[in-house]
Amino acid sequence: MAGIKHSRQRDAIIQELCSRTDHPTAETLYWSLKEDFPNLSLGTVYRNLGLLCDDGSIIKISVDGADRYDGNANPHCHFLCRSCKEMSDVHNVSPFSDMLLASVDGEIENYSLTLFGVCGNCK
Amino acid sequence: MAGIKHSRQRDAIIQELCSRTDHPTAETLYWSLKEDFPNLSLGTVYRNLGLLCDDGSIIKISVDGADRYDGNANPHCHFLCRSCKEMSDVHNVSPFSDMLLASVDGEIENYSLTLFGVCGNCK
DNA sequence: TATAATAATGATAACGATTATCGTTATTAA
DNA sequence: TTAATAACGATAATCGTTATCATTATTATA
Repeated sequence: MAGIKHSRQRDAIIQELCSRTDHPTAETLYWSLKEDFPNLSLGTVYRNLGLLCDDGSIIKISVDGADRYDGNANPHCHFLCRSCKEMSDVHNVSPFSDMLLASVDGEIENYSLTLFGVCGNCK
Repeated sequence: MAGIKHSRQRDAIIQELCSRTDHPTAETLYWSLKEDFPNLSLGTVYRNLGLLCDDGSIIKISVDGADRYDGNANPHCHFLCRSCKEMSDVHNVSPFSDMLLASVDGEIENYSLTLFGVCGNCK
């Protein structure tokens, strides 16, 4: 088995990301992991998040400002509250109307869907 | 009438952006406008695109890499071909399923929806 | 039409997020 | 246990974007 090795840091990054639902940035993750890994480097966090995105086991969400990451790689939608800035998941839903699917010339392999608004808590 | 003045550069930026459908980055726009405005500054392009986004007359699309801009501010979806990298519009369509709309706790004010795949030309 | 006020410009420095480099360390297979 | 090398931490470099500031262009008014 060649090419890839285990590392305590990578395992911790995966575990931390998958244990939370707030779609953290690389830096948020970095500070959380600092407790257990005092000499963790931010570059290590970015490097591993990149690798994990490449092999499809996590997702990068490009938004205004710093990118967020999601440990749930199954296709799903996000809702970003403009009041509390929380990004939550919208699970178990077929997101698209038949109308949309019919109007696309090409095969949809993936998507990025973020809804903006005010969440139930803030309203 | 206070606060805002016209400028030849701003008018040209709007016109150039609205005349194309390829969702250019600030830099792409900058090089296109260089022909007519040899001493145009990239900062001027960014400054004006920011102002236009703020007043809602254009849209910024956050994607991997540099942000893209869209002169069509009406809510609509985008399709990004992973082969030719062209970003096209998906017009005149109610994008979301009833299921999705029902499952969101909060009011949807806006959205960003990009579909990824291979377009009809490339397939 | 000239003038005064000031918004917008161009040039460039500064910034924040991310990636690359490189010498050292940890993991793995033999 | 050792040898090979992937991954690390520290940090420099890069990229996209924003801020600064002296100069220029636009606008309202005299």
